[in-house]
Amino acid sequence: MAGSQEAFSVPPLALCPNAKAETHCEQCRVRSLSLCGALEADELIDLDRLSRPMHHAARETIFEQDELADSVFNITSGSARLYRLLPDGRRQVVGFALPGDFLGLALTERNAFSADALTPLTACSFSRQSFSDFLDSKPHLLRKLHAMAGHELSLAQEQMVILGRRTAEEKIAAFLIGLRKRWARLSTSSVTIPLPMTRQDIGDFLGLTVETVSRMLTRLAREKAILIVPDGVRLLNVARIEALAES
Amino acid sequence: MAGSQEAFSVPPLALCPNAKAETHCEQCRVRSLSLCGALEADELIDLDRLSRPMHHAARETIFEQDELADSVFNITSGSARLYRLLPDGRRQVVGFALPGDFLGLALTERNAFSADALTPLTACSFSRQSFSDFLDSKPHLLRKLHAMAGHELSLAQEQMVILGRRTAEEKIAAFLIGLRKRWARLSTSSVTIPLPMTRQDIGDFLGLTVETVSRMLTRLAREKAILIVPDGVRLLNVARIEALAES
DNA sequence: CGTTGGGTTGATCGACCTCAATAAAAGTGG
DNA sequence: CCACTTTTATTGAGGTCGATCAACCCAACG
Repeated sequence: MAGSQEAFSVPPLALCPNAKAETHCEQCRVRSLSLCGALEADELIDLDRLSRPMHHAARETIFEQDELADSVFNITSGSARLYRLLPDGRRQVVGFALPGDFLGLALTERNAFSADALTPLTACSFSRQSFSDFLDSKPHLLRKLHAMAGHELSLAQEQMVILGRRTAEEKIAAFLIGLRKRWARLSTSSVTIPLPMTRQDIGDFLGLTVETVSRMLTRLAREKAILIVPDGVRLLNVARIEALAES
Repeated sequence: MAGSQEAFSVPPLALCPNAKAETHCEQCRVRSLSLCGALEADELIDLDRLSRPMHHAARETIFEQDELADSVFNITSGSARLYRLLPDGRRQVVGFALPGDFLGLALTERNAFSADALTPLTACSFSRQSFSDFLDSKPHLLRKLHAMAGHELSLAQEQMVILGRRTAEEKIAAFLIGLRKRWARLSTSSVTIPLPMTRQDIGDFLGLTVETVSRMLTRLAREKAILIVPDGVRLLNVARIEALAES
């Protein structure tokens, strides 16, 4: 399952020998889609000085729930799952992070959730303190961060609707449509939706068991609404899935 | 059910004849708990100049989902329910607003949800545009607003856990504990938790039907864990409810 | 009063979970 | 490169929690 999925993701930056030069951010393919899109060239150079590029292998933990959040992250390639654990082991995935997403935008002292890489992942990381200080000198960056938090809040509320008021089939459809939209921002809208996460992850995101996720995907595939491919699905009947997702 | 519930709420400000004088905010009993807690006396006077005090009767709509958000609101007394509707009429309550809560903190162009008053409600309302302009001159106020958004995001994620991974009984327990904590910030921690919303509202918040909400409350009452009183519940066995809520 | 909008309780049903088996895929070590 | 193990995905049979349907209670109110 972890084999060729990186083929779908935005490939990591070509490693340039003189990295951290002032050209570093300029080559970043998610810049315009991320927080950094709010910065001018000279500001970008200042921010880049604070950045600590990092890499995680698939399955590695990036940070854990309730830990002190000494860093914040701007994902440049790869994807991650964000989740909370209950004392008895039940797990709720609160979201999936894609390239361009910012982890830690609440700037709280402790992490609200755990995060681990689903694929090899690269990010620009910053000390939370120094990032916060940088924000004080760039009010428009704070505005952008706040706008991103507002967007997250809206997604979280949409997820509440999905969790509280939708059937298993509708949940799967809404999940696929939501993910499709997010991938579309990143790549030239492909009909194939990459699914770097396991069925268990999807279930823990939607409040379903693995078996139900599998059954619903199989049902949609039988109806020729989707085609299940390695590490993803292809939407054959977008209108049908959208109808289910909105209903 | 709609009778004496205001007895629990923070009573409205005594109407002072020369309202909007510079003493207006100074008498506000939620000031230190709300956004305004981040402001100095002189800044408070400036903000107060922008404020338009407003009043809603119980059941009245404050604003509706997808409408242009021309105003933002700082609730000074009373409570409201915040919800999204699905095309087919299903409803998901995304939260309940209490005194000190800020509506519209994402500053988005359109409302992400509908809001209506559960009790008579008073608030300081601001034109979104002028509030946004005011923010530009007060970076520390934006920081506070952002911190509040981060807190909202955390609550939303906690709600995802509740909706996705908890049983009906646990949902009710978690709801009561969460609400207790919020009321405790406002008043001297009373053992009685005011419930200005209907069972239907609670159900639509927790992803349950009215009947199940009623049954679970009755069950907890039979076990002597709670006592159901008009417009609220009294926690008789806090440890029991907390254990259920965290489990 | 009669009406209306909550709230509670009971009987039944079904969507999704649980348990179990199998299949397919992805490492792992020789 | 091939056995072997481990992880992930699928499929089936049966059980259960919460939904649905329905009756009834009660307080508020014109």
